[in-house]
Amino acid sequence: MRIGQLARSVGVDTQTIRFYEQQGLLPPPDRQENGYRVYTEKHGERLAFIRRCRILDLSLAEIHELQSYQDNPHQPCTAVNALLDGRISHVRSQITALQALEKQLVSLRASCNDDREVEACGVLAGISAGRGQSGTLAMARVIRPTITGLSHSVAPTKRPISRPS
Amino acid sequence: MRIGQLARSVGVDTQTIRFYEQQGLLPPPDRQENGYRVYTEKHGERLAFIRRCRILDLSLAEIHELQSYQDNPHQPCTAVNALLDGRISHVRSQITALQALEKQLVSLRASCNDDREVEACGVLAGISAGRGQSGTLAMARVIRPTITGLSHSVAPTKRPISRPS
DNA sequence: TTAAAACCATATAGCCACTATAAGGTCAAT
DNA sequence: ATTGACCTTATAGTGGCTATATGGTTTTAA
Repeated sequence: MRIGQLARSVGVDTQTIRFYEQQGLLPPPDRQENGYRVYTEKHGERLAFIRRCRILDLSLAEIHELQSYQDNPHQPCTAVNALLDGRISHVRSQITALQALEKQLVSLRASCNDDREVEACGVLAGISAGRGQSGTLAMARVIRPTITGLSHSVAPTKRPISRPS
Repeated sequence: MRIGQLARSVGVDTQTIRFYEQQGLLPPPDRQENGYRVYTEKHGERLAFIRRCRILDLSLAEIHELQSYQDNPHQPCTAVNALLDGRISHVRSQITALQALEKQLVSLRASCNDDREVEACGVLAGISAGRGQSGTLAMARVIRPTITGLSHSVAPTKRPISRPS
């Protein structure tokens, strides 16, 4: 199996496969005489595992950790569960933070309609005065590049503002 | 006012101020004979505005856009409101995605307790089998670097996995 | 048979909003 | 005269890819 075939079978880009190899997540395969990579089914399984982890939004470091457990299967799986617990609580606090942010944005938006000039815009006035930003504060924009080929994922918004080169 | 004083008064790092200047968000201030930057109150207000926008999780590009409206105040503020509406709907879809992810993670976690060896771990087995990943899929980890000095923000988790240098 | 199309290889830069480090110049106080 | 606090610029790093450049190889079609 060459790289393109593997890529199609799992649904990733060939670049991504080479990237995983470089990051130590996928073992370097044998090469043909011309230098082409040759993959086995083991590689396919490993790659599919990585992808499923990414769908669960595990970081490459966390996936690396899980792989090290898989490679030493005779130990208690406490750490695996702890890793997952960590992600769960992280996700929960993200949700909380985003809900707080949504509230702020909605209340800010409510301070203006579209029938004004910028000069009198309630939204801009609200930001300038720092209204509604007391105490709890938000963070959190989803930046993680869209996992390619997933239907319901939310792409990182890229609006047409020209950056200064 | 020199850069350190401005930085302390607004609660950012001096590097960040220079970065905003470089990005065209903060106008280049005058310099002393020795090359030191000298800031006015206008700069302070501009910087505070930027920070409040960041707390609302607007991107630098979006802040740039808002500034351009501020600089031309005699136009309808429709675009300002549209920008905010866009952020709100984006935040909402993030929340939805994260809730779906949480559900997946929790159900995966429920498939194992801590009294097993890795070999028999329900979590790892679940990932390997791809259970619970049919159809809707998640994305979304909050990567956006923590806005410095905010209490309730969620820092990007950095667990002690050593990367291959 | 040759030329295009499709595949493979490496290396490098870009995304975002900073943060960290290096290597140095300036200024006040001891 | 030296320490320390401040300022300057330039460069690299973060994460998980994606895009581009440049070139070699193989397969297919004319």
